[in-house]
Amino acid sequence: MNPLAIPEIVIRRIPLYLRTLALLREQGQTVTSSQEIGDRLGISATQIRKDLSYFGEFGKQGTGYDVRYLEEQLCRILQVDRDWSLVLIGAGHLGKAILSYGGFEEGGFSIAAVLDKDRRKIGSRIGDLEVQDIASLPEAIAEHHVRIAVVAVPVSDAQDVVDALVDAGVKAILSYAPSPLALPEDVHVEYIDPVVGLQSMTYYLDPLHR
Amino acid sequence: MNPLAIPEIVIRRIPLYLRTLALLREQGQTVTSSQEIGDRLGISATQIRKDLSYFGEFGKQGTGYDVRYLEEQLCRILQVDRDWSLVLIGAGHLGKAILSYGGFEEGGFSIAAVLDKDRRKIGSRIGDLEVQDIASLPEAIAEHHVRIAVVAVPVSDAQDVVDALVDAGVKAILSYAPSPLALPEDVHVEYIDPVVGLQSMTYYLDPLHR
DNA sequence: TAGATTGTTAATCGATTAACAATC
DNA sequence: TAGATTGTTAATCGATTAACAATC
Repeated sequence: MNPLAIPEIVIRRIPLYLRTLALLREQGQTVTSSQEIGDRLGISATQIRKDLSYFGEFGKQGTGYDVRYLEEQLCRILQVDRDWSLVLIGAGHLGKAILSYGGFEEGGFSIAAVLDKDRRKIGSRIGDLEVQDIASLPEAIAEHHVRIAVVAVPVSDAQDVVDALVDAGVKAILSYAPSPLALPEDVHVEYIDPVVGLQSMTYYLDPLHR
Repeated sequence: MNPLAIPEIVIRRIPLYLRTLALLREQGQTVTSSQEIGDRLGISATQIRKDLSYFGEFGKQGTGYDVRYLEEQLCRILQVDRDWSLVLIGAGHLGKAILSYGGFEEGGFSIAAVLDKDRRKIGSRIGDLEVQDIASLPEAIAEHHVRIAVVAVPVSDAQDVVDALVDAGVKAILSYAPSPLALPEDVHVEYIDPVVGLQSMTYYLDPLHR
């Protein structure tokens, strides 16, 4: 419909370019090339240049790309040049692992509140945060201007939680519950499902003969 | 090269079909259609029929698919009609969350051993398992006939761990470390990276005006 | 039978890649 | 300058979809 719309598949590769640029920067490299980024990711150099060309010109012929500059530009494009507040639903083992993982902060996200429905968990502290009652979801979301939620609850609770999130105005959901969720069209969702990854790898493994 | 090779993108959708079939089965449904599966997943019915046709004929005209039969066949195709032993590397918060998550077992995988390099963790128990020294990796892999590993260690350790896994004969790796790994061609890898998912959603969110 | 749904072909659509002029 | 690498066009490749005969 929109002739300027950028293919979603391109958008999904930009975070990978960012990962690679961060790595190169940490290794002290200041300049890189589409070839080098591609080699690291197993993607062709042409594809990387083509992807970037949707957004502008970021390199210099003969030289390549300034690592910091390109990183900065891609952050701006993905809108991660600002900080996004998240709410985390679910304070079980997975929730705790998510809270202790520094990668969200590094990626431009900060977890502003943790909520759970379990009375035994509500009020307990995890790191800097106190687990809140899921009933106070609307307040937590309003207070921190949250538009993104991370769902780390059992499959059986996931749809209810997601319905509540949508009612509270959340526009993007990262779900660790491995079941397809029903959502309005204007709410984005991404699934984290390790079993899906494992199951597509077993297809390629030689069958065991024992 | 191989004219009979099935597109990887098709293989990656089969686990999603399995998820949906399991859900339908749990809801007591015995028969389904490509339309219904597609509606749940946001995929066209035609695509599902086309995907299945790479492997054979599983339905009945006018009726649809027997839920249990199709589930069984797809499990067979992906080789998850058997049990795969995994080793888990990393006994931190994430490792514990992975161990407490029942989804692996349900999906055809069982975690046979947990290993870590941290002296303070080695010897401690998590659930049914005792954390082993990473140095005993080759023995653990041989003992349990392991060909798949789950990596839940910091980025700084990931490449070393993966090198050791490859040396020990592992052929598939599920990595929670968000950095591209260097691997031989015959070793499969899947990445679990929540930040990549979040960062591609922020692209689509309306910019905040404050 | 009539209605429903599959499996498959051919057409369309979109993504990747090869090639190369531009230029640092 | 010569060599390197970008940005972009056109060609190729592959995936999705529309259409429909087959048939339960």
